Amino acid sequence: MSKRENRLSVTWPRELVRWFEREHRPMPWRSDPSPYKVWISEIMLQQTQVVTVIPYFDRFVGRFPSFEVLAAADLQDVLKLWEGLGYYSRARNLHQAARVLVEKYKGKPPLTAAGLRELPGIGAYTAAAIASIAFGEPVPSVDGNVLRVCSRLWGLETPMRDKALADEVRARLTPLIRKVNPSHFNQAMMETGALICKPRNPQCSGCLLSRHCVAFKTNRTDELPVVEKAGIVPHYRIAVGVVWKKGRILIARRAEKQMLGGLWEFPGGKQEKDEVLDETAVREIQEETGLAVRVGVPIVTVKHAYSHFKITMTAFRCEWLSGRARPKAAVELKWILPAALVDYPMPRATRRIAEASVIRSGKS
DNA sequence: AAAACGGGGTC
DNA sequence: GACCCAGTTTT
Repeated sequence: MSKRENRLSVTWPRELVRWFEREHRPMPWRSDPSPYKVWISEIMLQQTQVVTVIPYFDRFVGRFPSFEVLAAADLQDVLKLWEGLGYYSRARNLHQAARVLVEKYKGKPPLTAAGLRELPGIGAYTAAAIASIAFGEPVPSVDGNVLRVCSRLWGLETPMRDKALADEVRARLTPLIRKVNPSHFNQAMMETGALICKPRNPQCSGCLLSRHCVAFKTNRTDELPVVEKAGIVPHYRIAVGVVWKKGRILIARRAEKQMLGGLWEFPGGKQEKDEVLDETAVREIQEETGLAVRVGVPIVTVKHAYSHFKITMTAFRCEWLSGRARPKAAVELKWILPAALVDYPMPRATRRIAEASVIRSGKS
């Protein structure tokens, strides 16, 4: 950058901050950006849109209003409030981070991004977001929105998923954020990505940055940022059993280190080649619990897409025949009344099966 | 460096 | 149905 450009210096950060201060969307954590609320919001906002987060945030903060209350809570209760939000390791890490804060930091979070970065569930983005929004530290928080805005603004061709792009963007933003309100600058960049500089059909006519934007000026907003397209994901057929015994249903708790760790589900597993689906249920239940069951009618089939595979899961009504339930793959097995299904944290697909099971059993 | 990790919104 | 989203952790 020449000396002349440097003296004139870029003015868009200040203009963008003013725009944000006028036009930003109201959010529960924006009216009171306390460290705790900012923290909860930023964890929930990882890979999750604002409109989805808001009701979860309100419930969560209502039930767990402080680091101390959260640290003292049972993980199962934390997961229950997280149910449906996904990426459950966020909830486990958040819970753990609260405990570390209370035990080793005297309940006060580190005041810098570098310090926050040490806590579980906090990576480069979240550390910078909390440090800037809650404590005013001038560090750029670089998320998917900011990568997109900056790729277009400066014509950066490094692919989105390449870590080098985030490094480049952070390096370019660092001198800029020092001249403005760091909290508002970071939020303004993300707000621009969410409302104006959208992945498709960006609203360049209403963008304060368009005068400076390489992609806009060269008509390449549809080519930047560079994104590699995802490969095809595998598809699995799953059979599970809703096993009844004396009016109770068997549920299994997944190990915490697994996918969907800590959540409860019905025992079952993947269909093998040339296997009849209801036999899959019988086999998997035997393998996972040691129980012999008589398989009955299919209750419901649900399709579900995870981030890296898809499933079609069919639940069969089963009757306990013999054996004492012992956990194999699961950490814990429990016979519960149907009315208690609602109390246990479950993955989305399992929740749908639970609802169908109770409805069916109530009618019959 | 790449893969694993959920679920919902959007076009 | 593909793509995207206020990313982090593990391998």
